[in-house]
Amino acid sequence: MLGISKLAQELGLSTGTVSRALNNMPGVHEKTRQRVLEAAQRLGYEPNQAARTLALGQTKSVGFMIDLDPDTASAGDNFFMGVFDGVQSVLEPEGFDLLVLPCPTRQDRFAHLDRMVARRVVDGMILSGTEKFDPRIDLLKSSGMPFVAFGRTASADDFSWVDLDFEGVAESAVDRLVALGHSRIAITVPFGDFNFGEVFLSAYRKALKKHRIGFDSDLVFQTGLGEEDGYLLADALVKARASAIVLIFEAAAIGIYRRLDEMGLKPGRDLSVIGFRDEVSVRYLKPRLTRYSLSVFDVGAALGRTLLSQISANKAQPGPASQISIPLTLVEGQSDGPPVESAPQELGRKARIAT
Amino acid sequence: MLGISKLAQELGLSTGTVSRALNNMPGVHEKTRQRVLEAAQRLGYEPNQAARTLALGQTKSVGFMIDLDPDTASAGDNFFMGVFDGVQSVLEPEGFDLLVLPCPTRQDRFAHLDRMVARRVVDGMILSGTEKFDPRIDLLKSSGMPFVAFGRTASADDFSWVDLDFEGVAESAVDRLVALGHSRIAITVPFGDFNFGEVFLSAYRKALKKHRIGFDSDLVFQTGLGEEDGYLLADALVKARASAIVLIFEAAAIGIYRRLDEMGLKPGRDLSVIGFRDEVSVRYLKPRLTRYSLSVFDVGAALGRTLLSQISANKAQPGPASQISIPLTLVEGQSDGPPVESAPQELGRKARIAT
DNA sequence: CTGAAAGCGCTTACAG
DNA sequence: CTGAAAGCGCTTACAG
Repeated sequence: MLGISKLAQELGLSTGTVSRALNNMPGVHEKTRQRVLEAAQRLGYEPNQAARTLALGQTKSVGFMIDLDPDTASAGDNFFMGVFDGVQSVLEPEGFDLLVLPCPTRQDRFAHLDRMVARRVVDGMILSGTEKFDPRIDLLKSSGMPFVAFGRTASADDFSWVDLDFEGVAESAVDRLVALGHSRIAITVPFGDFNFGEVFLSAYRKALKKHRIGFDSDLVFQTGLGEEDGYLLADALVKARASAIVLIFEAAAIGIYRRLDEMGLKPGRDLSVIGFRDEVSVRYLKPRLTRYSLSVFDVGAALGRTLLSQISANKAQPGPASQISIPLTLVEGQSDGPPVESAPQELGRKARIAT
Repeated sequence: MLGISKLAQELGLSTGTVSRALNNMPGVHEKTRQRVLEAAQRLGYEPNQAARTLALGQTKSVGFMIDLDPDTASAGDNFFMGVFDGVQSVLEPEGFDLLVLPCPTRQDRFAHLDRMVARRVVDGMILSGTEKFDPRIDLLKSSGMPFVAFGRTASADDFSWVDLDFEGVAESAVDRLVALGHSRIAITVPFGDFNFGEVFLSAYRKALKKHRIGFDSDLVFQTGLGEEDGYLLADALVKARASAIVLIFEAAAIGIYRRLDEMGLKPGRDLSVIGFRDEVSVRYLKPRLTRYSLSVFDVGAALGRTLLSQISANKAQPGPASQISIPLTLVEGQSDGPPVESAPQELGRKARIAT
């Protein structure tokens, strides 16, 4: 409402001086600065963003693109809320605002991003839900807009990203299960072409190889992030005579527990289950789920810091790519143990005949 | 990158004509318009948002403020993702963008909003997590910025809102439980001063009164939206000799089920449980949870429509307030049934002594 | 230390 | 139908 010219007029000063005072520029008499600050405060003056952006050439805000598509893996639960919080924590001190840009459908991701980039509504972009082949990365690279991706992609390498250490989790889980005596270790991967699905799977294969266990594609299952996926998965696991399962989405554990219970089987005894994130919804399962903990806040903070340094780097030359893998730490539960020889296999055979 | 002047130069036209052609203004030769459109497309021209906003006086985007504070009721699960989707569905055809503005901590809500409003980064605002006394409503009202609140407040009435029909759910649940023979009907309300907590509680009291059942404050419990809240709640319910519970956050049902199971009790037999939303996480509970279904997409669409009409209304005079209560429909499960006389009471006494 | 003025990239009366 | 010019509300060299 109240513009800088009105404010200047009120003070009997030029807009230039007022602007300099407000922005803590040098070369303003301290007394004048105080008068200006006081008046601005009293009159509730706030600079118009659009005018400021136009003059400065920067918006002082960054975008965070998320997918709304419910059946994709990237959305869901409170995960992103925690990440946003972390991003904000580093943005705010620098005077940057965070604008979350939800993209309605998976199909429009590229076009939506393209539009946002071209219109310059933000100074930098955080991408999420990266896919194995992700043209958005190339779009961003050629646009010259600073960005950081939450997740890697196989289609490019020289860009900044922050990602979870999926390899570490896969290897740790397999190591642990092998040490317990398992060899029929199943794994879940997400639907879609998310890059982390590929990463998780290949780390799993590599770990198996390390232990000289053959890879069996019948032990790889695609799941979504709902509990119901686990419920259905339990039957498939029994059928496939798996003695252990490593989950990419921990919520499935709830469904697995429920279905096992119905079958008269027990997690940790008849089937070893290792979850992924230490999310609140799986924290109260009994027996306690073996899983990995992670600070989503830290993920957000890493994203924010990386983007900010990208933005402040020489505009002509994008800064060196920063690539951060966030480690997860094991939280031991009782959902994994030595394999039983008989029970699951027999049930498995029965189930097989039944189908 | 590419400005309108460059584009105009390229075409041998003035920026005015190019602008008119691009914005489908009348008074441009069709042939010229085609030439302009073609060139813009070919050269990848997109108007600079800041300049456009400054000239037009509108941003063509709306904000949706959400709280990130994890222990508040408003955040959480996929609820908001669905709402955003609904909002976008009505915004997009009108050329508006949705900017989600996450507010780091509960304390800063007012200041954050104040700043966003004063800087005019959006043309309209959607508020969420309204509290019983909510100064943000007054701020928005006096600012003149069009807005709609997702949730009512007790501190103001003449403004537009969209809210869930909490009254309807409370009454329906109590009616149902009374019909089954219950009289010790407990209820949960959210932590904090959310307006819907108050609304839910008073509708519950009103329903009890209708059935001539006395109100017992020992049967009112505050919970968060985690399952663990339900787990702890189960003990409290037994102790309070409640024979039924009406939940404001359905996830608690999962914890209740688990804890009841540990106590050798059964939902629907020893304790009747009625959940709130038909959320995916409770959809697979056994016995099936009695709950209420709701389209979050529709909620978002209602919010978007309301805000858009507020924005397009005469700027001098804010349009008439539109107040929409979204009904929920009962999904019958087997988690509620006639009360048992003995079992829970006895256990309750024992527990009481034990404490 | 302060002011007058140009400029950021658009849109839109106003002429022609 | 098209162009020249003013204006949106800021910031920032450039004078003084």
